[in-house]
Amino acid sequence: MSTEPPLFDLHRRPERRDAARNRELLLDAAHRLVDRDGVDAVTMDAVAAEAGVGKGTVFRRFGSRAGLMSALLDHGEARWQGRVISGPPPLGPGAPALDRLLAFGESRLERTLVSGDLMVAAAGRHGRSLPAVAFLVAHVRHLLAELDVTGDLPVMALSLLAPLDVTFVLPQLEAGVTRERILATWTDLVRRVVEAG
Amino acid sequence: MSTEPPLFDLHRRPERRDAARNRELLLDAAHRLVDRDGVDAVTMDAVAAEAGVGKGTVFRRFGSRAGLMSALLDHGEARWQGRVISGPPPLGPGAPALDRLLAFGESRLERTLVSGDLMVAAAGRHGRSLPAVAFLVAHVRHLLAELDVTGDLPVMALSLLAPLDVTFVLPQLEAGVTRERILATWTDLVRRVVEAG
DNA sequence: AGACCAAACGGACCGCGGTCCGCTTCTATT
DNA sequence: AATAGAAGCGGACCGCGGTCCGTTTGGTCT
Repeated sequence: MSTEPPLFDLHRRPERRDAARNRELLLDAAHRLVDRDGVDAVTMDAVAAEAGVGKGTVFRRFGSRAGLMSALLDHGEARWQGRVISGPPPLGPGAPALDRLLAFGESRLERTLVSGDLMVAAAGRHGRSLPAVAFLVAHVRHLLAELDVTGDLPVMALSLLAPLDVTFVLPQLEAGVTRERILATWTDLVRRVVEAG
Repeated sequence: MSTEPPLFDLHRRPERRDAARNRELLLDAAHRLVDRDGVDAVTMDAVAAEAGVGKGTVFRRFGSRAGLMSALLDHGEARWQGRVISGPPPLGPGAPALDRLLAFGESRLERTLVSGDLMVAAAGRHGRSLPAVAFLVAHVRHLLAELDVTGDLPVMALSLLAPLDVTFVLPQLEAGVTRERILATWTDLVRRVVEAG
């Protein structure tokens, strides 16, 4: 549950104790604000005030508002990734690859619906950074390989993930397209891709 | 080449003469700024100053920065749509539907590469507004129907368009994925969907 | 022509994300 | 324990998108 940011680059010295303490303070404060008033209320000034630190500290720790939002999102994402990697089937290992892939789509759509606003806030300028989707691509790619799909699997995996992205799902919901239609069509899409293997 | 914004709702009175004049002034100014200094230099204050009007006028005419960017984008989009609807095959009518669809993908990817930064700037909060993609969805949907693809065609059309969206294309390019790989994989994807009809 | 009023205008104003820099605090070293 | 210097800190400051409202302008009706 701790939230170290280095994780790569083992050369870098660990955070100073006060810095680590402030990181936790800020994450707690941000979480509290999201729960109480929603994502839009999470301004950098508000987080700083709620945590009792200076505004500069927020930027020093998280780089930007999108960075802070990503950090908030990561808690839930990590738990979800755990379910994908080692949870019960069909999402987790143990089920046939196609079942896993379809369960993955449904579960991912669910997460998009639940945390969509955070995902939007965590995306800077253009869409989310590639590291943020690296896990998704890797997993889909792996399942596609197991299903003997040939071709450029990394790009194909991302292409299959695109329709489930928050930037496409939310506008459709607003336009009256139901969750069920989106999921059914994604399932159809995946089946066609796999069957044409 | 004129840029009327009503176009729907015929009840609404036409724009007053000074308003129409200012709209043109502003679009010209914005275009000039884009060409000279790039999209990021197009701040609302800069456009107002360049056009010689007040800042409030810019917002009155275009609603927001994203709205102004959409208006800029629309010039090129309309020309491109014309090529799709009535240009030479295979993009325009006259070629077999699958050829048209594949040509559509290539041409759309090209446009994304050319005007990607404008597209990003024209997108508010979450992805582009649905009206902005309505034409794309309608066209792909039409071609899918001609190809006897069954299912939820509007959602399927959008799902096929998603991988070509600027929010997915630009990060991939930055990550070293070539234009050719993206196009080849999209072609592959479409072929699989159509063949499994 | 004059008068009326909706539409349009302009720019002061606000809140937010992000930067900067002088000051403080931690920690490694001796 | 003393010290040096890197890491962290805070908050004033800036530019931008967006709003507001008192003033001006242009179409319309008599």
